Amino acid sequence: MVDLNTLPEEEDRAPGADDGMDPERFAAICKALGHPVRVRILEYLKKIDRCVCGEIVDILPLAQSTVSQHLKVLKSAGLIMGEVNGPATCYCLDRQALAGFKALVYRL
Amino acid sequence: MVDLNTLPEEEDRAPGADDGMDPERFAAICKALGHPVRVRILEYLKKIDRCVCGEIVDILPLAQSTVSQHLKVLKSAGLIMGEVNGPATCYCLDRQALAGFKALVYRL
DNA sequence: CTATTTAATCGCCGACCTACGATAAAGAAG
DNA sequence: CTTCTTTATCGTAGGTCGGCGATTAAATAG
Repeated sequence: MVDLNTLPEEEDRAPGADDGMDPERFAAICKALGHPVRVRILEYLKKIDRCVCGEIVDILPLAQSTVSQHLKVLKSAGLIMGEVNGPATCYCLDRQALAGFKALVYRL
Repeated sequence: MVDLNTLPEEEDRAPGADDGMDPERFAAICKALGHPVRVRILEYLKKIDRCVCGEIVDILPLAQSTVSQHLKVLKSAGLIMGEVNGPATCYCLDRQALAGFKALVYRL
């Protein structure tokens, strides 16, 4: 028996159900992935698991403010998480969200 | 053992190979999917396999020119194909391209 | 040939995106 | 307290996006 309490809005996905996903939410995630820099950031975060923002600034030929904005976009889309750690901020991939996105892509 | 010399463009994807994809191309496809209307069009084309442009205009609350533009974006991204059929144009999903995209997402 | 139908393209507009430098905020270090 | 480090935010400039109506192009119908 499935616990319905823990899933307020996203119906419990039977394996064969290929009924409508939410195009708005799906498109929003795709939009966040719709920039090469953000894709690179995501790949980097997957590789090293977690890192501080400045590290990402170092590997990209972009200003710190620009990188910060891209991180914000990824975070708003729910693809990454950031926790403040002293004066720095530590970012990491939200692997659960990424898995959810993959599931949506697969029913495409 | 992996042959590093050959990698003309789209190597035949060994199951375990999660080396670098092209972030530019991947982002370009995501960008095309980054609008709810285009996601809906893609889902519709998947359902009915092929249809004429006007049919898509009918199911969407948008002007014909707007729909035409969205179709152009999807076509430029390589996700759909369109063939002229008399005065009309018949669109259909490029299932191979979609499968390729899914493969990219899965190595994300 | 002249309509009619169907799509694509053009031009316009407001909104959003992406880059940057400058500035603000907040903790660590002296 | 002051300074340094690290990140987020602001403001701005140029470009792109997304919508529309109007127009053009191409094939069919009469």
